[in-house]
Amino acid sequence: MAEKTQLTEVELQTLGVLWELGPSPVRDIHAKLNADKGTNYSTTVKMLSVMLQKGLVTRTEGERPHIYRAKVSRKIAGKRMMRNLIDKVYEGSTTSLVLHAITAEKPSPDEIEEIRRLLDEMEDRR
Amino acid sequence: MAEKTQLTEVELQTLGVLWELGPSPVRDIHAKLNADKGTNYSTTVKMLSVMLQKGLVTRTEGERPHIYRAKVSRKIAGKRMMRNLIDKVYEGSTTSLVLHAITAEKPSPDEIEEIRRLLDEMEDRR
DNA sequence: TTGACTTAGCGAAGGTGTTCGCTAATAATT
DNA sequence: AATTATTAGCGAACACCTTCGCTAAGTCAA
Repeated sequence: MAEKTQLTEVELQTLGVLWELGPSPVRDIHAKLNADKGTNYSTTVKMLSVMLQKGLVTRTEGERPHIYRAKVSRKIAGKRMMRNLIDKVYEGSTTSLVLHAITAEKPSPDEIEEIRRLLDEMEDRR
Repeated sequence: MAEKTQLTEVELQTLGVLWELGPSPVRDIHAKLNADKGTNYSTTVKMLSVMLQKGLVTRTEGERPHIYRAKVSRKIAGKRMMRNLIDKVYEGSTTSLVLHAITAEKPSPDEIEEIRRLLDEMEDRR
């Protein structure tokens, strides 16, 4: 099967809409994209068809206003992009990225607590 | 001044070499790029000139074998890419990214310790 | 200085992503 | 059924990234 490469800008935006709205007809997807960046309806349709062809989305074939669904989940997309980021700039070190993330965008006490909790869990699970 | 947009694939690779080697002449940069992906010397020179023009790198003008330097640091590049990732897939939540990173690539006990330490520091600094 | 080698630069070509005008097909309305 | 509105699709154009052949400029050695 075709190995997925990196998502392009517009593909990511489109998936973002789908993640947010859930399965939707072009009309809705376009409404959001258009509001965000003045995209033409034709463009949205075209992008969707390209993405369909690439296997990034699926759609209902029977009914008329086709309903599109993201085939790549937020989680998977995140995982891939994160992997790429870690490899390309953090020299393969996840910890390095985590430290940087925490330093750069200071989390609130609650969030710190949440991270600690997860850290504990990880440790227990050994 | 020109706002920097996203780095392209080759730009990132090239910066990666510069980050690793430090200021270098085309010869060295090319050696690495060529080893990694069989790039032609002309291509390397061209890319560098494009990047120079974009302000991604600088170079010594006097001496003959020009010496190129990354103008975008690893840190800055990481910060930008991370911001982008957080916005595009983690709905703006840094914590969300951190949790995901920790879950996906299990850190070693040492690394967990390191993260804890930083968390403590952050908390103290209030 | 001449010839061989290294370093730099230009322009064009090829690839991919993105956009959109225009037409066709389907559905809704009268 | 005829008219109007909505939905889908195609092909071409444009933009940007990446590559490289070819030429020029500069350096080194005999």
